[in-house]
Amino acid sequence: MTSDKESFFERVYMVTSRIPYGRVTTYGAIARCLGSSGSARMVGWALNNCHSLEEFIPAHRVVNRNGFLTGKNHFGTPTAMQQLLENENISVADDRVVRFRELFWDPCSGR
DNA sequence: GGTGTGACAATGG
DNA sequence: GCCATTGCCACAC
Repeated sequence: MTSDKESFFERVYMVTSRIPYGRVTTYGAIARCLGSSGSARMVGWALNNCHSLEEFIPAHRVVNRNGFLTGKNHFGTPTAMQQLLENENISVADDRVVRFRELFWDPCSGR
């Protein structure tokens, strides 16, 4: 359909930026929503390029399927990601999102 | 055009 | 039940 020129990266940025406040999602969920359930790694890689984007991407709302802040290291400071999450009423303990299961937001359902 | 990578996920032992 | 390994797919060099 329209706008199929966008690369997977663009879609990842789009979905990630659509994550509602106070919610989190997983790389696999986004990848699966994009149709590439096996490319969960691509989602993280796309966010890696998010540093080159002019627009801010709430990548701190994206964690691995365990709810761990795996990519906190890529935020510049290992505490930036946790601080951002706590700033959104999301409790983070031991680099893990508390009640991650409840805060989980499906990019496909949240459309 | 081929190789390597990469912020994961799933399966096996 | 936990640790280790493979698979995966799209992008960058």
